[in-house]
Amino acid sequence: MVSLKDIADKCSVSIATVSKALNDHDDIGPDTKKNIREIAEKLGYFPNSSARALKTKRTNNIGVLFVDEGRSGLTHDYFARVLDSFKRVTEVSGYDITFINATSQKMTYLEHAHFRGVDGVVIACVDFDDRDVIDLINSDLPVVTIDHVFDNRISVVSDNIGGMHDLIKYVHSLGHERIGYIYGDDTAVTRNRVASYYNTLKELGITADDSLLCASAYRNPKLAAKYTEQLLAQRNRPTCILYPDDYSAIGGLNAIEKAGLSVPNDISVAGYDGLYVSQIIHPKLTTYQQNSEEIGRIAAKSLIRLIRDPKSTLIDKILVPGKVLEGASVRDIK
Amino acid sequence: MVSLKDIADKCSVSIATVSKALNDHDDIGPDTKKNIREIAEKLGYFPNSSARALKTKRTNNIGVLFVDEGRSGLTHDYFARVLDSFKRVTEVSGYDITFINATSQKMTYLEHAHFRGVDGVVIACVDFDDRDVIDLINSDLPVVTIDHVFDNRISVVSDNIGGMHDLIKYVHSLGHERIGYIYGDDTAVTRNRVASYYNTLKELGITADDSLLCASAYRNPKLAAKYTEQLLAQRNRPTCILYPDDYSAIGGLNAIEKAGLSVPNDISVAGYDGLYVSQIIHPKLTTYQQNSEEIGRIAAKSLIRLIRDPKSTLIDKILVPGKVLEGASVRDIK
DNA sequence: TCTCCATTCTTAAACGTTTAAGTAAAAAAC
DNA sequence: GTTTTTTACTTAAACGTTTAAGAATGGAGA
Repeated sequence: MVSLKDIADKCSVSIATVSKALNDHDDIGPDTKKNIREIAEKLGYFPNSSARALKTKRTNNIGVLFVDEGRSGLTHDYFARVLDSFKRVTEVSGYDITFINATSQKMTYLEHAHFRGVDGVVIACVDFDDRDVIDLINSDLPVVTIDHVFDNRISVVSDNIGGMHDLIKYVHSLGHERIGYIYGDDTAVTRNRVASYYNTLKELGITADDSLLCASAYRNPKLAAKYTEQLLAQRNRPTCILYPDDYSAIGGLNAIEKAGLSVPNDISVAGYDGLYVSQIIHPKLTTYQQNSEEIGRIAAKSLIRLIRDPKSTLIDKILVPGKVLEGASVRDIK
Repeated sequence: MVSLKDIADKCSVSIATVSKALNDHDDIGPDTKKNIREIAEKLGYFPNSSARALKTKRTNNIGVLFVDEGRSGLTHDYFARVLDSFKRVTEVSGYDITFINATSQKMTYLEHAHFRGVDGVVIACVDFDDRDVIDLINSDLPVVTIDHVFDNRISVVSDNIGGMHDLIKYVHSLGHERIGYIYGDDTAVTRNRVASYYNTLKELGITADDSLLCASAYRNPKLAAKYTEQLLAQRNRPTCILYPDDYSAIGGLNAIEKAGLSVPNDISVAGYDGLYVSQIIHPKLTTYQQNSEEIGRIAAKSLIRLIRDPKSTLIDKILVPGKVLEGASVRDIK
């Protein structure tokens, strides 16, 4: 590997001069600068990030902690989409990402982050009560959290309250009043959505009927199907069922079909997430699409700004709205 | 951050002694060792990976280059699954992963890999003819390629030839002889699959009818639907259509339904990939499931062995078979 | 008693950078 | 023409580690 020394030798200048020339310091003459840069280019020089990190204490690496309910990691659609857009933004700014994990060498998350010397961390997590997660959040590192709010930390959250609100209002606008809701695992996200369900119904002047709610799980079509059957079996069954995610909604679709009913003719269905697949199946799913790209993008930009300019970056709580995708799974029954 | 120096001061020994004690060298007395380790633990010491990397030339970082047809990155189901299992294996061995990308600071892939000093690289790529990719593959770095074979490099490949073979034989065993095939973008993978299509038909004594083949694209249900319509419009239409992936198959399902036909009663359909979603939709898709977990796992283990013990690691081409998932989308027409 | 060796530690250099501080020469100021 | 300032460089230390080589100590062997 070609180092500063090689260039210095070739140009008959000191290593410091080369370093400063390449970093465009202004105490290097224009001719020298030009010459050094040409030679560097010719020799195929690239800095050694470890050496640079050691000296500057900045690695240009961002730690990523993503843990979902099912430990599905990168195969979790929502997280994958958030992370993908996050990564695209950080990359153009010269940051690489490093996954923070606790499995390696029995380090805690924070230890791992320190070990790798990441300049900042983004955290999207199912369990923000985890001691290790809290330690990381309360560390001296720049932190941005996703889908969870902490005091004195920047957070980017998908608007779950607004999402449920919009979705229910949309469904209601098509005449639905008995709206079932099969919801996901007990997390902050879920609690917000359920609360929003109650509040929106109240706002619409509808008395919530608890027999229309079922605690299910995320991304579990089987379970969703089971609860769908239960809802269908009720004497006064809902005209529309909401699901915690699109996969669950597909499970619901299957259960309904199995019961000899048709969506949306006999009963309506709405998902949540707006996954790619929800828009290519038949009937096309009516769902609430979280703006995962925007969430990832904002998280990345906020974190980078926080890293580069901690003083002037204000601690925002950024709410990212999504939008109702009008599919064909909710019928107008007015 | 606590460094070796802090421990050395506290223990009244030299820095070298601390380093050697923690790395379990055998020229340090047992008592000293014990004491140093206790203090290190108490102080919460963790090594600085940059400093270590600078000295040892090993970063315990593995470069990952994943580029798919649509630049979908982490949202590509197959790659995400491969990568996820890859990552799980590398993590327990103490390796983190770094995404190799060319966007950052106009570096080539190889330059980026050198910049970060990765110990090895895994490459899964759509375009193995790309100059930058070739440079990376021919570099001095330990390399494992996925789904593409290179001379003198370890490769792990999904058995596309066997996959198509098994899938077609299965379909044929249910009585299908006119088998349509809508295939993906022109890549090595596709060429293998198409070749296998021809060979398997020949093996079964069926004369291939080129009017049953359409060049489509991967993960493009719209396009797949269009070609499906074309196939359906033929006077002597196929009894079964194969698709390049499950998403495309879903597009096919929709086109067939739109044409007033039913799967599998009027026509059969088979996908490829075995995505989660293919098994929860209705009708459950008959598809060939690539063993992406196994591919990622083997790639990781091979690469780590190659990094740690280059001499004794033999340059394998590992073929990873998948399996036919019998869904309900291919009917027995015997 | 002297030599030799093993054990256990220290010294010091090195990895490739960055950067504060120093210096020499040229330019500007008077 | 001397002093001051500016320009353009160099020196040297530092970041936190690893490791080859050296050194001090004590015990064994003769």
